[in-house]
Formats: sequence, structure tokens, C-alpha cells
Amino acid sequence: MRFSQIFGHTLKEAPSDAQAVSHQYLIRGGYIHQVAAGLFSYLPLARRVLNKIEGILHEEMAMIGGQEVTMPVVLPADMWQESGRWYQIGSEMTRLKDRKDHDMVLAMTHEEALCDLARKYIRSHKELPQLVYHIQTKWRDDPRPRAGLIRVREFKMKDSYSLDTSWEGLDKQYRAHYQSYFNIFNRCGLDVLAVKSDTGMMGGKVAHEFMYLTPIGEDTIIYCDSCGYNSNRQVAEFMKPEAVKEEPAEIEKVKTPDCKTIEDLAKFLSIPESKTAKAVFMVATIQEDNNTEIEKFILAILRGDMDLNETKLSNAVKAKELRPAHEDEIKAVGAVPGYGSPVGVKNAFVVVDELAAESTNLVGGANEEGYHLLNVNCGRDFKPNLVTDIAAAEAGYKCINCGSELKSEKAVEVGNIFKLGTRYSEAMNVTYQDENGKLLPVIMGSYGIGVGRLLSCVVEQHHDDYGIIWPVSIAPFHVHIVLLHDKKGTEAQETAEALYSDLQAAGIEVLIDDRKESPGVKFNDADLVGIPVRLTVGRRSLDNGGVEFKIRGEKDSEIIPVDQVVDKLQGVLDMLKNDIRDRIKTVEYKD
RNA sequence: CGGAAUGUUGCCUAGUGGCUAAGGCGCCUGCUUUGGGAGCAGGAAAUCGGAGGUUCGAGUCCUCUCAUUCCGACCA
Repeated sequence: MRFSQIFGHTLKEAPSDAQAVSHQYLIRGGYIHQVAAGLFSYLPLARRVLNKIEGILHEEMAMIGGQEVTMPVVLPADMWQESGRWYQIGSEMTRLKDRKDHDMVLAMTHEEALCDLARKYIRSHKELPQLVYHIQTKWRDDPRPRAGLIRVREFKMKDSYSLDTSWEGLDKQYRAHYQSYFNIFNRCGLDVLAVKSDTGMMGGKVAHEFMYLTPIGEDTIIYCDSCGYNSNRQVAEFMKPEAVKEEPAEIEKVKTPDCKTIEDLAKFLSIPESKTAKAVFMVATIQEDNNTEIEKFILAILRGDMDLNETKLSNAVKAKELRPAHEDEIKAVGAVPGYGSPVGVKNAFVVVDELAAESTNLVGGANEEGYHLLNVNCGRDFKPNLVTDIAAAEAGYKCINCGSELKSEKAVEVGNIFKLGTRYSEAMNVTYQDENGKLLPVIMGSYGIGVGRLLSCVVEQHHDDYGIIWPVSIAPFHVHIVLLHDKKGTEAQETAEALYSDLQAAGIEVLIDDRKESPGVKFNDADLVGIPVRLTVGRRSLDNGGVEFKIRGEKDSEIIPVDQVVDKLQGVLDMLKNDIRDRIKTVEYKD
């Protein structure tokens, strides 16, 4: 490819909207163009990178027995109604009508489409197990796209779906993906961590997320250095401190003016926050069996020094949605914001964190402006509807496994794997006949990787102050020839052009900067675009005996005689490819 | 959906209510130059996001609206 002919061009300055490094470099390098919030066009350079990534995805999927299919982006609504997600998912899913006034949806993911396919083609246990996948466009009308390609509305996803007759079979395919995903990310040069995660809108039982650690990430992971425990904060467990158990004392109302927060209250009464009870008012939307929805007022109680984990609470009460309660809703159950507790409250579903339930003589709200109650005891002074773990893990808490101090880190989710089980197959009647002729639901798994997000995370991990440094495995080109025109002769140009043909003939992907630009412009663009090897051909290099050979990201360069360039390049590219290959390791599966 | 910020040419920015909206980068033409974002000369490119309003006069003030970004809610 000739630089002079590439569709798109580099920019000296990034648009002021671009904040994330990957966003800036991808725009400045002429890789992507933003069309609207969360919508991007991919220009030829980016397309080449995507092709490389997709190539790796195809190879790794083939390795675990995946068969490629393609399912539509626009899907009839009825299959989403069958699975129930038509009703569960809100405005994130775009619904439309076709010319015949049929409800249609833009696919956010393809469980339903796959189930519909499977129930028409899978008949017998002899046809299982199966693994199918595609790399297909998803549309999710995300309320908050951000950071370039990190969080977008339209994106390509590699999604695979496993179909099995047994849970053991599912486990096998799940573990195969677990390893395969590490291989994929490693081959792309991205360091990831697999963490346990919530199953979210996918439903199902077990899930892992593959996380790239970066401060620009939106997820928080909690991990333990000493035993290796790690988890998305949404589901992270931790060892709770021993509850303080005293003889329950008489309940007593005390005046506590202007103590609307736990912090103020603890200060005012000169007690530790752990001696208080925190009340959090939420409203859960709960779907009943007959597809009707009800709103349930939830009163969550935690020990004062802990925070509520909304995902845990949401799962505990099986909520479809969970939101903070409005002030009038709080008052309607007889509680007072800032001075709330379950004591004397009616028509609230009280969920108490284990630790708060075990603790004695806590200070809780009196449900009266300016008053709290001393010596509140769960069970005696109020009856919990549910006692479970609803506390959010924090760095500094103790590891559930080994008791060491937990740490936390921000991360971007680049992939996920779900054990769906029969969540969809039962709803959509995806069955097979077993050896006895009995109809049984297929046991499913689903596995996703966001391709563009992966690309941008690689840029986040591999760049310097001048631009991108592509891992050779996904670089748009292997070699970038920088031709420096020489007024006094044509040798540089002839040499560069000859190299360009020779390298192409040798099967090396080469970009030649044949533009009539000054050396500075070309060097800066080469750094920005980030191709692994740069060959500079100019008067000076020729006088020194050849062409300048430089690996992107390394300081030093060397002069290589022209007739040795192809050999040298092949050696270096092999070396770079081996570095990538060396990253691939068998990982230990962690449940 | 809440909070905040910003919209001036392809990109970055300047622009006290007052003359024909200014500069840099980039782009086009010509000359010159070629090892780290060169120089000279000429040129094209803006209905100042949009709609109303205040005013003798609005890029500038007011109202509404749209868009984008950031923080939250949300999110596989």
C-alpha cells in the first residue's frame, strides 16, 4: 500500500472531544472516524487491524471446534418475546416495525436467533454437542457511549454458542473457551484477567469476564495478591469482620439533630460507624410469572461502615430493575430519609446484610426527623424478610479465601463467557431426543468478545508519547518504508521502490511512504501509525551502506545492506511473532 | 434520565454588543527545500450548531432546542 493513496489521513492534533489515548491515536492516525455518539466508521488502516483480529478469532474458534455461521442483525420480535427479553430489556434495545407492521428488533446479542436456529436443526443427541459462532454487528442503544471505541452503540462481536446434552459437556466447552479467550487476547498482545462476574441480562448461572486493567475502565475488580482470588466488584465476596455481640440492651430514643449521614451520626454520638445501622431505600421492579410487573419497596440494612452492593441486592430480590426510592415513596412506608430504619416501618421488604443481622445494639434511625434509636437489634426490634450478603467489597477488606487484604483496580471488559444452562432452551423450546427418545432441553453456553473494544484496548496497552506500537500479530502492515526523496539523484527512490516490490514478493505486508513530504512529517506519521518495523531509505542511509532498520518502540536503529533487508526482516518478524507466541500459556481454570 | 462543560472552515484556537469574523495546522497552485511536523508567493474553504427573542446593531446578551464530551444512573 502506498501512503499517498490511503483513504484517510493523519492529524497533528486530536479533536478536543477525544480524551482516551486510544481514541486520540486512532483518530489522529487515520484509523477511525466518529459519525455520532458511539458510532464509528473504520477506515482502511483500522479495517486491516480488525481483519487481523478476526483472523485470530476464526483460528481460535476453529481450534475448539467452532463452526462459523451468520445470523441477521434485524430479528423478528416474537423470538425475543418467547425468551422474555422483549419485556425485560428497556430502551437499550431498539425496536422497529417493518413495512407489514411486524415488530422487529436490532439484535443486541444472538441467543434468541441461535435458539431459533437450533430448534429447527437439532433433533437428536447424536447431533450434539455443537459450537457455532459468528462475528456480527450488535446494536445496543447505550445511554452513555464513551472513550472512543471502548464503549460504543454499534459494534462487532465475536459471539459463540455451545449446545450440549449435559452439564459436563457445557463445562467442557466453557473451559475450552476460558483457555481460548486467553489465547486470543495473548495473541493480540493484550494482558487480561479472568474474573467471576454477574450474569446480568444474559441470565444463567456462572459467568466470567475477561478484564483489561486500566484506569479508564468502568468496571472495578477486587482481587487478592496472595491467593489469587478475583472478582468483579458487582459480585465480589469478602470476609466480614466478626460481629460485635453484646447482651441486647433496652431500645432508647435519643435526640440527634442534623445527623442525616452515618458519618455525622457517628461523630455526634462518638461511636464508630460500625456501631450504626445504615438504611438504604430502593424500589425493585419484579416480574411475576404471568408477565406482569410489580414494584416492591426494599429497605436494605447494612452495618454503618459498609456500602450497599446494588447488584447483590438486585439478585437477592430477583429484581428486573432496581432504583433508589423517591422521597415520597420513603415517606409512604413510614420512614424518614436520613433517620431511617426498619423499626416501625410497614409495607417494606426488609433485606438485612448478614453482618448487620448478627450485630447487636446498633444505632438506627427513629423514623422521626432528628432522632435515632440506640440498641436496635435485628429480629427483636424488626423482622427481616431476608438476611443475606448485600455489602459491597472494598479494597482493604479481607479476602474471603485467605484473609489477606483485598485490592481493587479499574478494568475494561473485553470478553465474557456465560453458562446459560437451559435459560433460553426452556423458554424457547430448544430440545433434542435422548437415547430413550425423551425430549430434553439443550444445555447452552454463550461467549462474547467485542472486536473494536479489543482493538482499542490494545492501543491503550501498546503506545508511547508518539503514537501506537502495534503488536506484530495485528498490525495493519509489517513494514513501513519511509522514502526520503533526494534531489541529487534517484537512487533512494529506486531502492525504496525495489524494496517495496521485493518485500511484497516475499509475502511481507508493506506500506511505503512515497509522499512528497519532509522527513519530519514522515517520521512522525510512522510513529503515530505504529507499524512494527520502519525502513528508512535516503541519501544518508545509502551513503552509510544501506537502509535504516528500526523497530517501533525501540530506541536504536541499524543500517542494513539493501540485499540483506528481506532476510533481516523475515528474521525480525519471526522473532516478533515468537514473542507473541510465547505469551500463549495454558491457564489454570478458576471457578 | 440527573449534574457539568463545550459548540466559530477538515483539525486546533482567538474574537470588550459596533467596520468585510482573525490566526495556526491541514488543503489547492507555483517556486524552493528533503534525516524528526521546512520556506516564500498566491488561493479555496464559515449561512459562528439550529430556532426564536432583546437591540439602531448579536459570534458575543436572553429563551428554547439540537449535538458532542465529562461525572453519575445504566451497561454483555
